[in-house]
Amino acid sequence: MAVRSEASHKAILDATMELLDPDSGEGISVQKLSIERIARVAGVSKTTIYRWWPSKVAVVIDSFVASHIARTPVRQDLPGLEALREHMGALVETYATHEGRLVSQLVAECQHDESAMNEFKERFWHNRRDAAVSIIRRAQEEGDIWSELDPVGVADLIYAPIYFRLLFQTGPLEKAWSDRVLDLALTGLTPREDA
Amino acid sequence: MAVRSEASHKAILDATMELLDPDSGEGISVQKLSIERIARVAGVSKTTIYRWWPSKVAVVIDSFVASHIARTPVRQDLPGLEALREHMGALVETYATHEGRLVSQLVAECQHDESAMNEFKERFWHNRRDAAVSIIRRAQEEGDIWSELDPVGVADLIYAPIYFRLLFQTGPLEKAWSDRVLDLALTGLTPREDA
Amino acid sequence: MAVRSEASHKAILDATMELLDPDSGEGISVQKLSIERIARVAGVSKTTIYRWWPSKVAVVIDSFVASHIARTPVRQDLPGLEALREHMGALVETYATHEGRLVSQLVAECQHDESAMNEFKERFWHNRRDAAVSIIRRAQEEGDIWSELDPVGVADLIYAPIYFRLLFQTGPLEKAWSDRVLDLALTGLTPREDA
Amino acid sequence: MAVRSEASHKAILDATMELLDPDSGEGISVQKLSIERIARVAGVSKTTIYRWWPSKVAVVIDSFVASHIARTPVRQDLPGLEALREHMGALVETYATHEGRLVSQLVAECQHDESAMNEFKERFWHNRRDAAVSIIRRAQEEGDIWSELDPVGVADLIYAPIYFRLLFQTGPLEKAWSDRVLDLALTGLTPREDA
DNA sequence: CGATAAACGAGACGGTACGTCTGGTCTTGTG
DNA sequence: CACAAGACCAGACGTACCGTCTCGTTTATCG
Repeated sequence: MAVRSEASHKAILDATMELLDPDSGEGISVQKLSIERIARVAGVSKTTIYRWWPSKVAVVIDSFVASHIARTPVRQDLPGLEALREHMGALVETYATHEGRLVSQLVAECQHDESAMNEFKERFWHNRRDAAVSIIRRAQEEGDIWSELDPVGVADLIYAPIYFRLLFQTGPLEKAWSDRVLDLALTGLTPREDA
Repeated sequence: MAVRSEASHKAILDATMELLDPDSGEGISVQKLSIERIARVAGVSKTTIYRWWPSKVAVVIDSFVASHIARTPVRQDLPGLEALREHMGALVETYATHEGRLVSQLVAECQHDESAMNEFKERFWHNRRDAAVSIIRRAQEEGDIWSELDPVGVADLIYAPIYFRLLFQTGPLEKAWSDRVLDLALTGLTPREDA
Repeated sequence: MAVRSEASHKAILDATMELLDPDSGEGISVQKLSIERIARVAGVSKTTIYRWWPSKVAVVIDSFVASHIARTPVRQDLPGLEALREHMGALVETYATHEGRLVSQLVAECQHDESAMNEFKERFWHNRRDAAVSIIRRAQEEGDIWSELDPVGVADLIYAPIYFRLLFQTGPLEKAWSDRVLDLALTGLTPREDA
Repeated sequence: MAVRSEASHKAILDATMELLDPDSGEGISVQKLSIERIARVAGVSKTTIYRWWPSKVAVVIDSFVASHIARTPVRQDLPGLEALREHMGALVETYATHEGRLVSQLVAECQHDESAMNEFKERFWHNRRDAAVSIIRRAQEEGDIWSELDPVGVADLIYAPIYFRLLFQTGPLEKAWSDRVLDLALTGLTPREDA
């Protein structure tokens, strides 16, 4: 009996992306986005949105996560360390665009909504972390990163600066910079004998 | 002529802290905080708040920054590296409390409000960064951190994981963890000969 | 779909009358009346009022016009001239009460709001004027008022003094006075031979 | 002991007229006029206005009454009836302009402010009424209006339609119309034998 | 094939807050 | 001591959304 309307579903996701996309005229922030407005643009009633999503954040995640993940793949054809460098660079360059604003606004929205945070971590963050960990593990197997280290701890150390810069806007997100971060993390901070 | 009422000023800051303080019964988030509510609790008219602060975020910053900064001082009596370790530990432990939630919510609020972000960086972040840089510089002079490195870059590397964990809630904020982060950053990720 | 709530509708009109009624404790003027206050007293949200009425004046008109009109009916059982005299007297006595203040305040409110004025004329004034014109026309048919005269012009002449006195408060609104006005209008100002 | 500043006094009256004058760019209504705004334009503090005038209406009356009265003088060189006709015509034509709006807005403002009403009647209305009565008395002496009639009652009958039309906006204010009103009042409404 | 139950659009509803405006009072210098 | 300057509390403005709640009206299965 009565089954979910695919047309409405799609209209909602499309309207959400359109509202958030600065190239579509609108380009509002996730904070300014409202269920009311999505419904209006999608030509759908509020009830329908509330029926299928618990919150605005959930709609946004549904709307863009899939496409986002696809955009920063892990390269399997390179040595682990090279793949790591490439992946960080791709991430940084992606985050330099509108998509970076979107991620930061999503994180922002989650700060006062625990279930949104869970949704976000499950749908977005775990995916990102797994990608990072898999590369790091490869680099460890290839002997470029010390194998005793916990890959998750390593991921924290080298990816955190990227998200930090995204959220605190302390400097431009560029590949040259992410390269420097990686180099610094690899060699460490202690003085070297050869210097 | 016509001079600012200190009583109102204080009432506003006090009301703000009270509303945000989970131990005072209220404990609402920065997002749920509203100028209207602050005015009501402070027994002050909205006009008075709008006259002196450009935004909710500015009020919050005024309300807690001073006390917050004082709570994580840089110890001058220890060697640089020890002071750094202590500072990171103190920061992490502070952020494990209600105050951490407050900082993360502040950062969240700034994601869709450029001028709030500027306010935040100027009043909060620069202060934090300067504290970090000064310790790092000391550790460099004492030979515990390679002197060629840019202290700001170093600060990024070792403080970013703290704020990352604060905002993404990927794990508990504990001194033991911040110690590990520091150790990892110091020795670097590359395999060591002595292992 | 989605139908107007009769309960809210009634609550709004009742609250409005109550606020304006000096016998209900409140007794504020139309000028001091505010949408906000009506909403509060009616236990209704402001949105609901704004949804159905364009302005405060419109609410007031809706609240009292019907009952007001009913209170000064045109008597069909009397000769035209007698009915006219009765009608003027009833009007004057009505306007001597709280209801007169209400009408004058309504007219006042319309002086700086064209659409309110239109609303007022359409809902209130035309009705009053039609009542007057119908009696005058009857008196003309019965030969008590010269049939060549434009009934609207006649209405202007004999009703204007009533509204004038209501608004300028130049004297008490009493039947004896309205009788004198009518007599004066009937005989005219020029000296009569028989005097 | 410091005496009233003539400069401020004049600045306030001038600013008021300027704000109300549609030819001076502003042209706002008496209702939209505010003490605050007068003070701003006059370069005077609010306190100063509140010190010398009890209300906005009082300022407006002070600002324009003198000049207004002068504009519709009673002609002494004509027979009473002619002077009456001229006076009514001049009044009507004056009220057809911006000044009419001003008078109607003043009356409006007085509807919910008793002391303003008293001020208005004393400063404005009595003056107008006296002018009317003096002409009517002259016409009575000259035998054109029945001498037994109370001149104030007569004034009510023939001037009321003018103010009525001004406030209810039931038709254009033109000399042709005021002539018709006067004629009607003179001959009366009852059928004439010569018709 | 017709009953039925869910999904749907429409949108009313009580709320909360927005940021601005004005009112009228009060306070603090300045000339 | 009149005045300017302007801070202050109070409260209304009209708008935007919130999340809940009827309403009929499709529409797709299931008996």
